[in-house]
Amino acid sequence: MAETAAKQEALSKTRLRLWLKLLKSVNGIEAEIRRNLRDQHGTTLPRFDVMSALARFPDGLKMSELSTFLKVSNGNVTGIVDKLTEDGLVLRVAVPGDRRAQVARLTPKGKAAFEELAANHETWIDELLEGWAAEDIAALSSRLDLVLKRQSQEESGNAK
Amino acid sequence: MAETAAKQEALSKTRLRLWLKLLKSVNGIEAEIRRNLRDQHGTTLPRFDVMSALARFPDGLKMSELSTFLKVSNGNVTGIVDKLTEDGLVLRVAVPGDRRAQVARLTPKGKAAFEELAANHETWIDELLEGWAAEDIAALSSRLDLVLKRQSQEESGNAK
DNA sequence: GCTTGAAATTTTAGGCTTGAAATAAATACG
DNA sequence: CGTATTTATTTCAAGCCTAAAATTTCAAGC
Repeated sequence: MAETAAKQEALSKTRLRLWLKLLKSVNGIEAEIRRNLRDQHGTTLPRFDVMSALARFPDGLKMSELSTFLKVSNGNVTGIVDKLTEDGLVLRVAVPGDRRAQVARLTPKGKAAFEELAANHETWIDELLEGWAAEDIAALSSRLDLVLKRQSQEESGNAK
Repeated sequence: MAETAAKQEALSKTRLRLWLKLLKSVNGIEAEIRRNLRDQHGTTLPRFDVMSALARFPDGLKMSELSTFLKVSNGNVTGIVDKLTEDGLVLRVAVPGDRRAQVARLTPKGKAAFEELAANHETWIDELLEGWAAEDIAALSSRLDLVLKRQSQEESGNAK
């Protein structure tokens, strides 16, 4: 059919428009989170992300594990952990048996600071996604799984 | 009912998880686009965004219009337009009647370069959102409208 | 014509991010 | 053992981004 190609063409444009809208929405939410972190807590999203990762692993994470987990470069976490350490929120601990490696771990002060941040963070998200019911979320969530599945396939493909 | 608060609590956690998944998906797609732009075209997403905005306005945009449109700072577009200008893709044109202002406009070379980028871009997005049908898109799109509506309300609220 | 305040833009200081180069330590192997 | 490769991490150069300060020009009111 001659119609099929035209429909495909239209779908492609529709997807592009959706992507732009999705990007705009997510960036807007992210911008608000950054603003809140800065204005209400004097911190930044990357710092929050690092603290959040470390909070999940009370025994600490090696620098390389941290960068893999957060999907950022090694050099990146070096700088962020440096500053969190200066602020007394994170500690570098030597790994016994491997003098190359170090584990980053939240200090008690860092843990307390994170817990306060996390509670506020959840509230912000809740407000920003106000009006999204459980059914909406389930539907979108499964759609996103398609995207994430593709992404993890690519990673393993690139890792050859 | 005692049950209501618990349900609300659970919904809040569910929304947070959705947000994290959404962020991961969008960031993953964005990372792939950046990679493609870099590896296949030797350019970057911010440059593409500026060119894309200018392509929509053949008569050009004032620097301030450009930063408003892209929702980035004035200083930011200054730097990007500087480099695009060095590369001969963009031109700064004086605005008659206002010696403060300048209009940024794509050169013919810039327009040609953008059109090539844009075609590839659409293809990438199409592949990345493969499996999203028109109905899926419509559903998500209307949900995102809620988010965007809230965002635009906030803007006007902050602008007081 | 002056002065004052607003507007358009650039500059600056500081933080984030990356990919690639540099270090240093561990491991493999001949 | 000694050399070579791999692994963990940091350093570096370059680009992106922001908020705030500085510059230049415009516009209004006296």
